[in-house]
Amino acid sequence: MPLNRDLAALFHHMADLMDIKGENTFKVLAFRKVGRILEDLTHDLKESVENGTIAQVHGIGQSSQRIIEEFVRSGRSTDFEELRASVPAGLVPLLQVEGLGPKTIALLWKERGITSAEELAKAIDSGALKGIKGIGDKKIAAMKQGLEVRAKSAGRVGIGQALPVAALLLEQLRALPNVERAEIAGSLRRRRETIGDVDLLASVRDAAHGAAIAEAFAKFPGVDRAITVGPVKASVVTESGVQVDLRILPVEHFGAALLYFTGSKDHNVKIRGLAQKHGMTLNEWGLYDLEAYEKAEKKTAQAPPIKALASRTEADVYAKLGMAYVEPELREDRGEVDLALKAALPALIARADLRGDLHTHTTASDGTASIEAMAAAAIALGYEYLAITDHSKSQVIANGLSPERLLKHVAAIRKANDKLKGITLLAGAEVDILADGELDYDDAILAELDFVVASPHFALKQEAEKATARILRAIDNRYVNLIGHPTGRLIGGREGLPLDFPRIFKAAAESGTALEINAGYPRLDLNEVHARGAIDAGVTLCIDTDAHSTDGLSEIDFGLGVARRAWVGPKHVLNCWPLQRVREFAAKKRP
DNA sequence: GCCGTTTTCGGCCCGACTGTTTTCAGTCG
Repeated sequence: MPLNRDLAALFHHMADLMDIKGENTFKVLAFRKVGRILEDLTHDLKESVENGTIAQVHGIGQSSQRIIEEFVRSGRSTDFEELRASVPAGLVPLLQVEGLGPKTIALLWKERGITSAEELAKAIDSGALKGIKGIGDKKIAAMKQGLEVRAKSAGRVGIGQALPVAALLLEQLRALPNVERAEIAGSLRRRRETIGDVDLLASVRDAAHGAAIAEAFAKFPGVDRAITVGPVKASVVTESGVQVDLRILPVEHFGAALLYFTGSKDHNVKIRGLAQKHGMTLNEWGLYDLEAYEKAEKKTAQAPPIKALASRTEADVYAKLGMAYVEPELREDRGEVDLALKAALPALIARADLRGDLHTHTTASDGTASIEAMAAAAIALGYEYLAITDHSKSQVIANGLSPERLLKHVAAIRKANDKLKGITLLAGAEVDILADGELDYDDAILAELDFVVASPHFALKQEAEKATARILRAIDNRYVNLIGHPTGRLIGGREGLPLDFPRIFKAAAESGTALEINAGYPRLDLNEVHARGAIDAGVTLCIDTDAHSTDGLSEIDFGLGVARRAWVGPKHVLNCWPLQRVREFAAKKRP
C-alpha cells in the first residue's frame, strides 16, 4: 500500500521540519504519532478516507485528517509544501547525525547559515563554528565524528544481523564477575525486523559494581569505540557499526528496567500516563506512589530511597497497573494497553504450537540435505509433518525439477514416508508463479502433489496492477495451497511486488489459499503489517522456513516474531493445525 | 496537534549523560 507509506513518510518529514523550526514539541510528537499510525494501518487509506473511518482513528485529529484527505485526493499537501519552503531541505538529514538535534541544527543555521551536511563539514574544517555560544570544541569534534559515522553506516540493521551481535556481547556480559543476569531488551526483544541499536540489560546485587561492568563492556572484543560510559549506563559502537546500549541495575529493579528498556517508547508513554492517572509514577527504577516519590530525595544514577510498589519483574509492574502481562512483541501502542486493562489480549502463537513446516527443499533441487535427513531434523524439532517442496523447472539456477524429475521425486518422498515413523511427509513443490501468473507446472502435474506452494521469484519490479493480477491468478488455481513469500521483498535489498493487498486477501480467504510468512531472513515476507491485515481479512497464514538445509529448519523464530508482532494466534496458522485438518484444507480447494 | 471517569483548556513520561555550563540545555532512549 504505497499510499499509506507515502503519507506516513510525509508526516514524519513534516515533524522533522517543525522540529527544526522550533515548533511546540507536543505538536511535533503529534505529527510523528500520526506517521507511525499510518505505517501500521492494515487497510488502504484511500478506502478509509472515502468511507470516513479515518476520523475514528485515535491520534488522528482534524488537522491531520485534512492533510490526509488532501493528499489522497490530489497527491499533494499545501501544508507540507508551505512548511518545506520555510526550512532548507538539507537540514533534515542532519537530524540523523549522532549528537545533533533540532536545537543545534537550528542554531547552526541561524548563526552560520549552514543548510546541509556538506556545508557543516566544511564549516567544521575551516574553523567557522568557533565562537557560537553553547558550542565548544568537544561539541564540534562530536559533530565531525557523527558526520563521519553517518557517511559509513546504513542506519538500521536487519534483525538477522543484529541478533548475532547482541548474542556475542550478551555472552561476554554474563561471564563478567558480579553480573547476576543479562538480557536483550529494546526493539530486538520486541522482534522488530530492523533494529536502530541493540539494547542490553545487566543486573547486579550491589550497585557499586556498575561502573566496573560498564568499563569492561566498553572494552569487549568487537567494540570499536565508546560513546558514553557511566555507572548505570554505557553506549558503544561495535566494529560492525551497530550501536549497543547497556543499562546496569540492581536485581530488585530488574523488571522495571527491562520494561523501560524494552519499550517501545510509545508503549512506555502510554503506561506511564496510566500510572499517573492512578496517582503513581513509573520510571526505570520502578512503579512508585507519586506523592511519596515527589517527596523523596533522589540522586542521579541511584534508585529512589523509597519502597517501590512494583519493580522486581515486569509482571509485577503490569499487575500493579491493573493490566495483564503484555508480550514484548505487542508493546507498540497499537491498542494492546487497552486490551491488557480488560485482560482481553489475543493468545499469540508460540514455538510449541507449530506442528510442521510446509515449505522446505532437498538435494533434489538446491537444498543440501536428503529427504531422510530433513525428515530426521523435523522429528527432532517435534514436528508431526513436513512438506518437501523443491523448485520447479524455471528455476534453472536452483536446479529446478522437470515434470519427469518431479514425478520421480514424489515417488521417492512417498517411499521415504512409508519407511519413516513419527512423522508424515507431504509430497509437494514450490512452483514458480511466472510473470503473467501462469504456473511453472501444468495442472495434471500439480494434481499428483499433496501440497503446492506457489511463489514469485523473478520479475519482482512489476507495477501494482500487473503484480496483483499475477498473484491473483496463482491463487485462483485449485491446486495452489500456499503463496510463498508473496511479495519477494528482501529487507535492506529489494522492495518486492507492490501488491493490492485487500484484493489478495479477499481472494485468498474466499478460495482457501494460505499466505506465507516466510521465516527466512532477510525475507520475512509477509511482513507484520500485511500479516495483521491478512488475519483481519480471514486469511489463513502459514509460517515456514523455506529451509535449504537441516539447520535451516530451526530458523523458524524470525517468522514467529513477525507473526507475534502481527497479533497472530495458532488458530490463524495452517501449520499449527493437526495433519488431518491440513489435508482437509488442501482437499477443499480441489474439485 | 491531540485529547477528555482529573479537563473543551491545559496538560502532554521520565531519567541519564554530556558539554558548556555557575545552575542548565540538548540529546537520547
